[in-house]
Amino acid sequence: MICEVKQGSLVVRELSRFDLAKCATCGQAFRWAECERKPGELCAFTCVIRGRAVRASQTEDALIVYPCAEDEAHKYIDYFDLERDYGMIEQLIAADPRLAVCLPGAEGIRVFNQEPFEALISFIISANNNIKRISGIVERLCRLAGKALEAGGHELYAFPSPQAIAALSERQLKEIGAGYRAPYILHSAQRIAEGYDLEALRDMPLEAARKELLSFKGVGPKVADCILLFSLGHTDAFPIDVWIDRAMNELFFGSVPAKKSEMKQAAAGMGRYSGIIQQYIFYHARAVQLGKAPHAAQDGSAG
DNA sequence: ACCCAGGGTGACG
DNA sequence: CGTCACCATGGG
Repeated sequence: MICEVKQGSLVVRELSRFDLAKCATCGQAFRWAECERKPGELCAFTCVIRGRAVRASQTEDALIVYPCAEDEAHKYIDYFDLERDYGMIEQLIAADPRLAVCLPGAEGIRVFNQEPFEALISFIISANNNIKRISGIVERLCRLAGKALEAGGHELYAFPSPQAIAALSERQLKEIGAGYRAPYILHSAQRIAEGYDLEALRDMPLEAARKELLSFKGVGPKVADCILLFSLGHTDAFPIDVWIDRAMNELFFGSVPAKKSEMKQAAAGMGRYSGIIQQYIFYHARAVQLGKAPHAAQDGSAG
């Protein structure tokens, strides 16, 4: 991996196993928006990272982030998790016959390191919801209470501060589609605005940090694990949603419905990067619409 | 019309 | 500890 800041852009070369398009659209982060590609670009997106509006694109041999000042590179290196050896993680997956099936389609998936407050609110919104609608609600929340920014001719909005969300009314949140989650969002924003330190959970043992997050209204086991994995560096947090539930039943339990505690135990067996591996499983499960019959039954049984 | 989506809460055993 | 109705909303 070779990083350099050139003409106001961060250019990352010799970066193996990174698929920006997959990472930006797989549902781990909700603020990535596709934008027009320039010649030679495989994909291009805008996003707000660490409070900075950026345009990120990928070519055959490089990841490019614009703008990026000399002293900002570290922010994006951290966000994109560039210093982690995903080759090693993909080897772990390839070496487990139960997991290997996930790899062909999910190569290049990474776990980005989002802002904890943004993850907290975003994943409260994610409950019993779908990725497209979650993205829409988050976007409207940013337009409602976030700071206007600009990157490469695109107008973007920062994720609102805890204070800005805490100042909203429950009605405003329902008007942007938050539904019954509106009071949960308010409660959490108010608590952070009052000084609760999410960053402290980063250096806490997984279970202790998890227990802390469960004290927020609207945060249950799955949402807590998402916040831990996607924003607080807990690579062994293993969120179990409907897709992971189906995938684990099929890959690990012979399609005999297992309890979540049993799935957690199987996840523990994957090691300290089980959460990152979870992201490959999740991507695979969605890509093949696991558990759903496209047209006719093709289960091989009598028919 | 019904079912689903990166589920959680509160009530009740 | 487990189960279960209910919760807003939009798309298939």
